[in-house]
Amino acid sequence: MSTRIAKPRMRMRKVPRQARSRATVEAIIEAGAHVLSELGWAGFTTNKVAEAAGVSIGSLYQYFPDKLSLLEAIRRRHFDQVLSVIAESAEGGKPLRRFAQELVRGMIEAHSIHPTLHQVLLDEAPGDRGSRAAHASFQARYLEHYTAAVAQYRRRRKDVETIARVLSSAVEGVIHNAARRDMLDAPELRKQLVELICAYLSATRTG
Amino acid sequence: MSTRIAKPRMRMRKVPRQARSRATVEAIIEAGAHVLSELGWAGFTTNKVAEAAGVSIGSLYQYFPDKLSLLEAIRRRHFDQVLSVIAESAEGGKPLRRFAQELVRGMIEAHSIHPTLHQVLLDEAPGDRGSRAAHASFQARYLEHYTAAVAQYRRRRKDVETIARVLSSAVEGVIHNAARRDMLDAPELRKQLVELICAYLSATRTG
DNA sequence: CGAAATGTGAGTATGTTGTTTATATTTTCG
DNA sequence: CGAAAATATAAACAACATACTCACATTTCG
Repeated sequence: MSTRIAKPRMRMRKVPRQARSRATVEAIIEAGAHVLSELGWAGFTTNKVAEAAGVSIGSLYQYFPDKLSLLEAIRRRHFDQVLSVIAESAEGGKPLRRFAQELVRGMIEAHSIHPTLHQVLLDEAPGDRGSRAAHASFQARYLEHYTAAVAQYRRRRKDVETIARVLSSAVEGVIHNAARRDMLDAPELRKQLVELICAYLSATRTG
Repeated sequence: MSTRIAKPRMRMRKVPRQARSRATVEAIIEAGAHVLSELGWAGFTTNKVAEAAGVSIGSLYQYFPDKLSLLEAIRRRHFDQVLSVIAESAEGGKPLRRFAQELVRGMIEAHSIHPTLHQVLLDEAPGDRGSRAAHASFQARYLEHYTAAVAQYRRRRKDVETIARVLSSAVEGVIHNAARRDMLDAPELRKQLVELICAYLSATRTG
C-alpha cells in the first residue's frame, strides 16, 4: 500500500508566481483585515473584500479556495505581527517600568491599523477548522511571553500562570476598549496602562 | 387639531395581560440572551430564539414588532442587572480591598449565566436605532460608579476619568477572557483580579 | 508569437431569515 | 355556560444575501 497522505487543506488554489499576483494576494488579505475589523464577522463577505481590495471577486477565488481560508490567512498574518511585537518588548533584562512602556507602545501600535481586528478574530470569527493547532500555538506563545515577564518581575513563584493571564487579558481589555472609542493614541491612556502593569507586577501582597 | 404624539417606537406590539403571556415574553427574552451569548450576533435569528424559548415564532412577533426591539429588550435587562451589581459594591465607605472583592464577586456573578452576552452586546450587536440615549445613559452611569470609587481611593485628583476607564476596561477584559475560557469560577482568578484592582488603585506613583 | 499566468464580473444556485397569516387553543368574565 | 378576548401555533413566503463558478479578456514571459 502507498503512504496515505492526508489531504493537506490546500491553502491556495493557485500559487502566485509573478509579482503582480503576489501584490493582488497581499491586497486581498489587507482588505480582508480591514473589512473584518470595520464590519465584524457578520459583515465580512467575499464580495465586499474583493471590492475593498480593488480586485474582482474572481481573483479572490483564484487564490483562496473559500471564505474560511481567507480568514485563516488574515488571522495568521495578524497574529504573527502581534507576536513579534510582544516578543521584542519582553526580551532582555530591562527594568519593569521600561518593559511596561515598550509593551504598551507595541500593543497600541499593533492595534493602530485595524483597531478591533484582534478582538473580532478572537471572539466573532469561527474557530479554525483544520488549524486548531496554529491557533493554540499562538495562544501558547503569546502567553509565554507574559509568563516570562511575570516570572522576572514577581518574586513569589506562585500563580505565575494565572497572573500572566490576568495581566494579558487586562491589557487587552484596555486596548480593546480604547480602540472602540477611537482613543488608542491618547497619551494619558498610555501612561495609565503602564501604571496599571507596573502596579500589578510590583504588588507586595500576594493573593 | 388634535395633539400629534410622535409614534413612540412601539416597544411591544401587544401588551401581555395574562400571566401566561408574561411568562412567554420572559422566556423569549431569556432565550434571546442565551442565543446571543452562545451564537453571537451573527447566529441570533428570531426563529432560533423562538425555538430555544420553546415558543412558536408567531408568539415572538406578537410581542416584539421586529428583531431589533427584541435585542433592545435583552440589552436593557442585562444592563440593568449589571448596573445594580456595580452600584451595590461601589456604595458606602468600605475599605479598598473589600470594595474590590465585592466588585469582582458581583461582576463574576453577573456574567455567570450568559458569559459572553456583555461583550456581544457591546461589540457585535448593532448600536441602538432609537434609544442611543439609553445606551449612553448606561455607559455614563456605569463609568460613574467606577469614577466614584477611584475618587474615593486615589489621593491624586488628576486623570480620575481616565483611571476609571482603564480600570473598568481592564476588569471587563479579565472577566471576558475568563468567560471565554469557561474559567469564571476559578478562585485564583478572583483573587488575582482583586489584587490587580487594589494594586492599581493604591499605586503611589502617578503617571 | 504563443503559452502560461492572471484578471474580470455577470450570473447562479442555494440558502437564510424576518415576517405574515389563517387557524387553533386557552382564559376571562357576564 | 358561552362568547369574546387573549394567546399560541407553525406552515409558508417573499425578499434578499452571498459564496462561488465560468467563459472570456488581458498581461506577462520565454
